[in-house]
Amino acid sequence: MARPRTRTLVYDAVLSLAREDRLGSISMEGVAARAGVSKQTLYRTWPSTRVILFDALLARSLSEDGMVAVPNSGYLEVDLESLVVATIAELTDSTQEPLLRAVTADIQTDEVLAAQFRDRLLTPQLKAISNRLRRESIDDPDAAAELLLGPIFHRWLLRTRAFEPGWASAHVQRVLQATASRAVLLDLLARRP
Amino acid sequence: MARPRTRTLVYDAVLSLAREDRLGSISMEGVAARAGVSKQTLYRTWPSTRVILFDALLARSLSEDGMVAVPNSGYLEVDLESLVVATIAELTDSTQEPLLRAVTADIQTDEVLAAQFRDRLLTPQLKAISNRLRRESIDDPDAAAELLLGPIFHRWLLRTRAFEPGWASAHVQRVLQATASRAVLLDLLARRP
Amino acid sequence: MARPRTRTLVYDAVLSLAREDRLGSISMEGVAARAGVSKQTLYRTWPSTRVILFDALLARSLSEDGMVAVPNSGYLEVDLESLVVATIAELTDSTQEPLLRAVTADIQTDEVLAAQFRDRLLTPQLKAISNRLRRESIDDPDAAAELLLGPIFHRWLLRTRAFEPGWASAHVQRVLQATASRAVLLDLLARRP
Amino acid sequence: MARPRTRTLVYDAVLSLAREDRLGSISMEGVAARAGVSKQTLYRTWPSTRVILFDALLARSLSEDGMVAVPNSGYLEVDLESLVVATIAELTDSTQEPLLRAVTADIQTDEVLAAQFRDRLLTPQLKAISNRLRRESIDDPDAAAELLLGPIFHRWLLRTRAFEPGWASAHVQRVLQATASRAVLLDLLARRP
DNA sequence: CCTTAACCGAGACGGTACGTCCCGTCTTCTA
DNA sequence: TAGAAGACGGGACGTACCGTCTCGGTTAAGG
Repeated sequence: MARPRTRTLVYDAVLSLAREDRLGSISMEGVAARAGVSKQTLYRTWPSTRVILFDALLARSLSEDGMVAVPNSGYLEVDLESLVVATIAELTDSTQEPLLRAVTADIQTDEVLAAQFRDRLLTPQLKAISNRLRRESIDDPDAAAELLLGPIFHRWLLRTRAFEPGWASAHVQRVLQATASRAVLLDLLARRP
Repeated sequence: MARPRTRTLVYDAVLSLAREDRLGSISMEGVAARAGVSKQTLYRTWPSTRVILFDALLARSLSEDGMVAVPNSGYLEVDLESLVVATIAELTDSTQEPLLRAVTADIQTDEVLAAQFRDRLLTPQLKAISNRLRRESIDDPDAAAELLLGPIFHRWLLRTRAFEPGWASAHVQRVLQATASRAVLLDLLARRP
Repeated sequence: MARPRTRTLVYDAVLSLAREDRLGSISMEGVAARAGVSKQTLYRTWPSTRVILFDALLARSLSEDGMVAVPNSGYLEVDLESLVVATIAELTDSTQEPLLRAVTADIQTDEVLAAQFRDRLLTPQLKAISNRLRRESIDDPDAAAELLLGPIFHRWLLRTRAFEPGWASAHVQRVLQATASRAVLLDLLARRP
Repeated sequence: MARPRTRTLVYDAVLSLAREDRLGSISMEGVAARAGVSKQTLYRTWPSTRVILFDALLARSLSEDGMVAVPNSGYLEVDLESLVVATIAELTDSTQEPLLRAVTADIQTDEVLAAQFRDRLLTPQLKAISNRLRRESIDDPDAAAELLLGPIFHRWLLRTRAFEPGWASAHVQRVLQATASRAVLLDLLARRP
């Protein structure tokens, strides 16, 4: 509905506000003022600040290819570890973190937003990982992908602990062992004293 | 600061509101009206609705022993599976879920609340699990505890998938295999054809 | 400026809205929507709803000869009384009254509109009456016309009282006595015991 | 409901705005800003600017005895003429006129306001005049009072003509003649050549 | 038992933001 | 080339809560 020019103004405004303000304090009036746009123009296109923010993030991730890609060097362990490191880096990046936290907070109370977030970002991410795993001798690649991401988000979302150096590597080891097939386990045992 | 009678009224009010209303729509005025208490009385003791809600949850979990306890039957697999099942049950209980989601949403934007939540509820929970694991031949019980809870909360917080029947059991298997020592792995292989 | 077809649509729209809505709630957008005309088309021709309404009333009074004419039967008293009765009827007619009230309200704040209203409707009306009076033995026909209409509008505009039956007749008597010449007064006295 | 201090601030604000602004452009937000009062404080007590304005006028007319009193020197003609002159002066006073016009405009669309205006201001005024007339040999003092005020308001409300010098005196003559009894008419004729 | 201080209800208040309506201007697309 | 369609900046609407601030009444402990 809104013209491209307007969308750009609004996205820039909401992202800059999210960077500097308390996240809960972003208001439609504030966004309108910052964007130099009338409130009605906002409401014609977006029902709430959370949706604006989500759209802005989506637009950015589409344009800049902001998503974390799954590397594919042929060495599974190496690939998974660099994926974990990249994911942690994104989650704790000072410009990204507040935005991502805002959206995940919104997900708790907005099922529509949650569905969009799931379908457009999370499920593709999990699928990309499980596809990478499927090409190796992994019994249940979907479960392995969850096992890989679960503890990362557990720490981040519930703020239980920071990510200590070396953790990524050990974590990948555990995940691979968790879903290793009989053959791989035998191989592992052979290599471990 | 507030008298016990007042606290009870307020906690009951906020919990009943949380059950019926949209969670974001809980307001100090609404709680005051529901509790039959003046706004000033609320503000004397609590700075915001999120703190009231958190206090109310804490008070309840202390009184009713609402926390999920780690069973200790001697059979590790059985114990972990029943723990996972109980955790999932609590997270998806229709009266609990909205409250828990509200608090986890608040955690994203309120670091003080996050610290309290972590210290009073999450860390004890993880410790209880890792203590249970330590008594078995588990290499890294803390990591195992995270591996156990991480995917559960990943599904629940990011709403990626529902918990399908049988998942708990398979998940426990994977977690145990992930952190199994050489001896345990040999045992596992012996039992698996 | 606007094409006749457009004018008709607009006049019909504004008159129908005036009949059904609260008078203050007529808006340019509402008229445009009702008339099936774009807002720009309205603004090209009329600056405000009050002007549209006034134009619509004028157009109607010109076409339907909606104005109250001064009867001329030769019997002054009879003529004046039927004029008064007709005027009261117009002012209190349920389809006319709201429109007339809207315009008179506008007159209080819009001097341009007041001038048009005066020149096109009120002054001709007063002139018609005083011309009728001038043909009789009336000292000051302009004053008499004002004396005739003044109390009618005083009751109607300030809503002081309803018009009770028989009032018109007595009122005409008083007005005639008020402006009677010496000769007429003598005649009156001769006829009154 | 509002505290006296607040009422004073609000009345002063609305009266000062009415003096300087276009009358139709008085808004709740404008009054609140000028009074240094929050919008909610206004709405808690008054439903609209028209009611604020009316209350402010009432408060002023009560405190300053702003109403036009009927003089009582014993000489009826003299008294009525000075009453007419005073009334005209009030209606055309540059600080009063916009306020009075605003209220009379509102009366056209607000029947509740009209009733209050009638009962608190207009009817007492008419009664005061007719009481003064009743003490003389006037047949129908109520009708005479209407005959006296009607043309004044006709000119003022419909803006038909300005009040020319000498008109007040001639108008009083006509009104007295209009409702004069036989005895008074004889007296009048005797005094007029 | 009485006082005296903490606690409480009630609610007016200045303020921010909400989401809506309408203003008057402007551009774009269609007939 | 006129006109519908409608996006746009702007102002005001009336409402919901915010957090602060008196102002009287209760209540419960300590003298």
